[in-house]
Amino acid sequence: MYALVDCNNFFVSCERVFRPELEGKAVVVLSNNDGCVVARSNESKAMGIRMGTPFYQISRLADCGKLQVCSSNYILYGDMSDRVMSILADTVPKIEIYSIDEAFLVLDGIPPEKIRPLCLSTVSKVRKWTGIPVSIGVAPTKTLAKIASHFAKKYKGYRGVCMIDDDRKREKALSLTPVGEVWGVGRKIAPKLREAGVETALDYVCRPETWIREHYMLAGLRTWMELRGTVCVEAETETARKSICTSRSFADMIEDEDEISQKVADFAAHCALKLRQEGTAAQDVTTFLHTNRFRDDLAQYFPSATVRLDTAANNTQEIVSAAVRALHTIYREGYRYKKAGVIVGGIVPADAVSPSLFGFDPEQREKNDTVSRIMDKVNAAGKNSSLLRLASQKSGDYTSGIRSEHRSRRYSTSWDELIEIR
DNA sequence: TCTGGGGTCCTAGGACCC
DNA sequence: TCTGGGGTCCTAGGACCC
Repeated sequence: MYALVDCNNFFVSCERVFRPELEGKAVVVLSNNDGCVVARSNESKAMGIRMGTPFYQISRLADCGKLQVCSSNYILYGDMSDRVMSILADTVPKIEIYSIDEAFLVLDGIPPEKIRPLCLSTVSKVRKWTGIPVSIGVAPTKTLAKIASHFAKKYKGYRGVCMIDDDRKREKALSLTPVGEVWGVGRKIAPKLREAGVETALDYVCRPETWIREHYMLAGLRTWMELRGTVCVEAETETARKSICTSRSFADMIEDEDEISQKVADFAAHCALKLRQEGTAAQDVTTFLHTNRFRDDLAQYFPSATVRLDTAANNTQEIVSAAVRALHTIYREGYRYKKAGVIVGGIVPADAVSPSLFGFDPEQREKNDTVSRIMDKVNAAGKNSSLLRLASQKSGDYTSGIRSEHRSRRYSTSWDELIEIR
């Protein structure tokens, strides 16, 4: 059996831990640039505010006091997530962290009669120790555990824990679940399924295997099996990630190549830092640009280009230089750019980098690596954002220049702000 | 006026090889 | 005039997730 532990309205709940006055009120948390809604309290859901709603469409609700608004504070959420996950890791031998607010507990070897009490006590322990409310869904497959967690969240009577542990409960749950809410059925496939007469998850599993295979191939088949109780989405084996992306929308559109280049350098430097932090190096560096897709009165352009390094690297100079080179091949005058980003791929462990046969200069590489190491040391020791950076970077802070007018303080991580609050 | 960011996996189709 | 077949590898793009 699997248990999916899901933090309720996670970002909102994090804000409420430090601002109890938000309890019981309609609250939303906004994406970067205060762009759109990425988390809602039950009260704001009840007001009909949808996930992803652009903030400007509901800002009058905030103006008249009916809605509380928070800019996102990912440092806080990451820290709260770590606290929740470490509690979960102490409850069972194996957990798989699935996202910032979800984890699967692997319940192998736990006697069936002990599962519910264990989950109930986990719900109250996490609440008590972190302030975060969670719901737990238990079932034989991950896809069913997801569905169970929806019920745990929706109906108070479950006290946060819903189990699907026999066929009668499974069929009941599937019959009450719209097919579009199933894990693995997204916004493209769901309308097609409904057209074909498949409204609920139960309708889906009642279709013959051949029909599923014909229309939805492997992914659809996997979902079909999982909903019938056969495990297809196995326990994860720890795999290194394959790419790292740093990108941002700009508060205002940018036309100037030099200005974009400085931003791209910041994004690339952040990717390089992440590589060093996890002890990996990247072979490929991709830079992409976006014009403003919502402005159909403006010319659109969504280019990207990849530079393949001769030898995988993680030092800031080489990653930044490759990203800027890629930018120069795609930049065109006459467009107003709204977003840019850098993706590093072909990731390998840093100690397993194989030097290129041609033109690899170990001395130069060693110099570059040393400079990055020293930059890391200085930046880690420094307070606030007085960062050591390359001249080609803009501010050294890839998050600079974005709107964030409702941000909470760094309650959990910044000593300065704590003192200021006191 | 104002519309997020970071990932993974799968498939189709082209390049290439014998 | 007549011009094969089968396999692998790589990549771009789409769909999905949170």
